[in-house]
Amino acid sequence: MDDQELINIFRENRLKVTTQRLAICKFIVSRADHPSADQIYHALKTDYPTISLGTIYKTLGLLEELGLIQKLRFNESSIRYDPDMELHINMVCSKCGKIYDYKADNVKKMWDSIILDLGFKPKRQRIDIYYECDDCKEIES
Amino acid sequence: MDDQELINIFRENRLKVTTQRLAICKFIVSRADHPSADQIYHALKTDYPTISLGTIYKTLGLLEELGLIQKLRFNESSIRYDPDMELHINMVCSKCGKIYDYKADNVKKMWDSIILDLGFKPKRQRIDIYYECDDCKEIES
DNA sequence: GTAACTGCAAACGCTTTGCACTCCC
DNA sequence: GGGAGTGCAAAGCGTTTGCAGTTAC
Repeated sequence: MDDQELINIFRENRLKVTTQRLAICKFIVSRADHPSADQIYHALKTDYPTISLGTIYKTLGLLEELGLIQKLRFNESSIRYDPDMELHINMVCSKCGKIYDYKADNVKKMWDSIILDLGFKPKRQRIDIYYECDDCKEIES
Repeated sequence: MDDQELINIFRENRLKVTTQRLAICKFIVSRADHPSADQIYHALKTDYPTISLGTIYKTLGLLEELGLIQKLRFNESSIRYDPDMELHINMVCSKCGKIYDYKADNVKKMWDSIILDLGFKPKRQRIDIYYECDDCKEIES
């Protein structure tokens, strides 16, 4: 998603296009590891020294309302923000908390057959797999 | 799970068998709707007027360590406690937050084939489906 | 010009922690 | 009798809220 596309979405929803908003959106959309508000804050502080956590939370809330991202709570205390709204599996390392998305045709096929059995189309779904990532395995050995 | 079974588990792990602990365990194990700590607290206060939230949190933490229950964070602020450790789908009403477990052969079959594709056995998994329950639909109409 | 947005700080809500008292074993 | 467990209250921590000052349009 490029700048112009984001700007259009804002304008369509009568939201003002501010430097902070653009920066936060571009950052979250570009990341596949579902950062927390605090991680976003620290990542942007260098380029935008006056940015505040409050603004980040407000912007993330907005993006969720617009249906561009979803909030995910894992077992850690903070909320993670996921810009992928399509069907996928969240691969979560139970040691370090690292997350990446797993997307495959068979997941889609399996899911369709479950939905068929259920008898209705759910609004949304969430699939997590907890495992130990390679980095954490290495540290152990 | 009956009292004796729970008592045995406690003894095996060198944990003392207290009235509160038994009550909390029996309650959570008997419920399929994944209550929060506060819901457990209010449900038990009538029969055990001196019970405290602190004890409930400590006991739930213990049960998680023993592998008897799992903590689940949904998009609401509080943690829900799920006594079902086997593969199942959490059916979550996105309006009222009500939860029940959906267990079916096809889910197991689907999951096995995804695991096969992944190439390793995950430690744990979580599958949620968000929908609108009948009660909430009725209120709307 | 003005309504929306930002940044700051205070408030909030759930969970965890510390400690003196109590009770199981 | 001694150590683990309970209950209470305080602390902790991520998130939300309120508000005065600022900025997009």
